[in-house]
Amino acid sequence: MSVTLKDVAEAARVSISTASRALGGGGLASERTQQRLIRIARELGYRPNPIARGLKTGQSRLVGLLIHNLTNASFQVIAEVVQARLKALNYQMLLCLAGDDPQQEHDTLNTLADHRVDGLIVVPTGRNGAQLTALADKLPIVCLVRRDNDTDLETVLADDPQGAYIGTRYLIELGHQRIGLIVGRGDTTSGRERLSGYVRALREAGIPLDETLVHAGHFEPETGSASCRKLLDLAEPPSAIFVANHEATLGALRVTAERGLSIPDNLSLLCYEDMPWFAWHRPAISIVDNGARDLANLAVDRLLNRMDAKGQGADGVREYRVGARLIKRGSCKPYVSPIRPSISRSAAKA
Amino acid sequence: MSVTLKDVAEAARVSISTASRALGGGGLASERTQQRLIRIARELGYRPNPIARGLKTGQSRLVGLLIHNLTNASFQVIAEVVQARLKALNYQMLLCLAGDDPQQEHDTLNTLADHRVDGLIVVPTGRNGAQLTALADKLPIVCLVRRDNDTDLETVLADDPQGAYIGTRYLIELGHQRIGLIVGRGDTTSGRERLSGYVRALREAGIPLDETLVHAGHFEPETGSASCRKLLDLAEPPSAIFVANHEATLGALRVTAERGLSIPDNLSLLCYEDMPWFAWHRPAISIVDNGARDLANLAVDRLLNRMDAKGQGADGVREYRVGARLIKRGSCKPYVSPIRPSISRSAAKA
DNA sequence: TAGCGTTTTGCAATCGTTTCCAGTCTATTG
DNA sequence: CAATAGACTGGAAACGATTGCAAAACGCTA
Repeated sequence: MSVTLKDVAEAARVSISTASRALGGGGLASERTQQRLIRIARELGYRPNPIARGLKTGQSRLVGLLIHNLTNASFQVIAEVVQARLKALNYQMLLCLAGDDPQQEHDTLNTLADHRVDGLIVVPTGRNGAQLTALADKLPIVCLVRRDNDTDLETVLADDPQGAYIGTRYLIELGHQRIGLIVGRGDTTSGRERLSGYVRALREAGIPLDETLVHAGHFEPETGSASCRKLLDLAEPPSAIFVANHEATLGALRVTAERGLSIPDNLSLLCYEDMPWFAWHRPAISIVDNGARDLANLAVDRLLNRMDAKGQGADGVREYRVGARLIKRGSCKPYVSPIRPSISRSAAKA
Repeated sequence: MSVTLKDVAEAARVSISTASRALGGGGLASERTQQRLIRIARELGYRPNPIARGLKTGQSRLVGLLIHNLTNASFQVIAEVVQARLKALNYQMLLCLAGDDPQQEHDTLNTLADHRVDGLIVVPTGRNGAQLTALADKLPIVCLVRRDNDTDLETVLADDPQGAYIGTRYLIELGHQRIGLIVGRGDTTSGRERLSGYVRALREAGIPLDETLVHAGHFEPETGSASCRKLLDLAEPPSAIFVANHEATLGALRVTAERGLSIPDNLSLLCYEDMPWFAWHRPAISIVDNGARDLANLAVDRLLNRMDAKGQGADGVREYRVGARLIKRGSCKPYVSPIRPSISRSAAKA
């Protein structure tokens, strides 16, 4: 089929081992033969077979990235960054999508292990802790965005408590008192942490927590629409909604559009995690940016670090946080007390 | 390290070859030993090593997907579909992003070949035809979305001439005569074909082609903003714009927002290729849907077909087209002749 | 029970590398 | 000039599977 090391060795009239050493670098061959073999290899168009090499060395030059989907904007960014960084180092990315489903995650982890990936970045569901722990004995693993509580793995997280805090505080500073929160499930790191940030900001401002204003649900647009409807149907609806569940954003947006609510005049809207089109939307949507790009970069850094360290014992397992930033655009504005319909109508007539 | 076939064989007190045959299925071992070995393998937690297998068989159970990026919504869908379909068949997807750059594409193709992928789906830049042709001798390749004119590969394309045609005709039927077109570069299949569909619709309607209304450019938001500005600055600006360059959509949207144009009242806007948020945007954006999901599915079908056929000679290389559909939402409306500013002002005063 | 055909099994080669272990060659030193 | 260290090189054994070939075991029939 293709040119093998043997062909190169024969062409150069040396043994296979010499050829291997010359091309493998490391100065294990004399300068002269090395140059000669590199030349011959190039002439012949030799390309080492990573499978054969992998069999011998146990390395595949493959790195797994296991995420939930590619719909979530943060995951897109993460996938792009990871693949770009790895390619530069001559690794290939094995992208796996397991849709936040423990069973799929389990299977995928097995497959990844089978393929002898040299490293793994995973957004864990949190239900396969034991498997992850076992896997971590064999290869470097970095958890991203979510922590798996059953494991003790290096983890890169967004600073969700802080992000939700600064977002909520921003709304409070604008004068909002009744702030609706649409957030992720309580059994996820981000769900819990964002809720905690919201609660803390409220508490610090001396605003009592109103349970009816908080909706936690699945990471789906439907969550957003359902929650948004319930919030707006409240006897005393919120003047601002903080959609801290990224996937729910579309749903929330749909409902406000359906009801003809003008944002930010009738309702202030603050979302979490940027999407490219948020900036072009009318009004441009203000967000708490979780720093997906930096998260991915840091995860890659940590992974490479571990891969280089190459199993140097039970080294310090750390947790990293990437801070969130508030990006003010046009979807939030200072609170104005609502004018009652009757008054409003007469005012308009005046 | 892990459990190998040898371990299983020893535990079962048979030779390695027997173990291999028993586990490999195909009835090459007696029913009894087969059952026994399957049981023992399971008990031991044996998982075959795909690398070793790959070395012998030349198969990797890896399939490459080479696309430009993950920002483009169609590519997201394609990546999700391909990975889901492949996983179900126990293949892994090697996702590569080459950003429409011939050099990166070239390198990536090499790497993919090195890793002995069993098949490849590629959105070609069109500049590495020779390499693709050479590669096609060794493994099944399906081109997607773009054709590489220098090759003769199985290709799955969107029906862009038709898509652009129905889109343009829709606008014409709404009464628009001056229709701006923002389209992709002329050296891409989609760029040329969408332009041709636009031209045909115009011709059939007896509307002369006005070159100043057509802008072809790179697949970037900037193209959209620059082109949109030029169109709107025309002495006689278009009453509708057809953004047939997906990436340019955001740019066009930004400009219309900047200028405070109300869509569809001041301008009808029709875009190409759906994005999830188009439906939630205000107004919801009408589009020509290129059928990304079906494109991906068909590409996978064709690839699997070729992989099964396993080099059955120079079998019929076909080109497939997936038809486009018009999805009417709220961003286009019937043409009304513009009221001159002076008249408008006096009319308002009246 | 011998002879024959059919399963079923084991041996060993192979895939393309890497790497250990000796062996060869050169150069240096006493 | 002989001895010896050091640098290079070649042979061969891995890595973990698959697979052609031949031997063994089996079931039949005569």
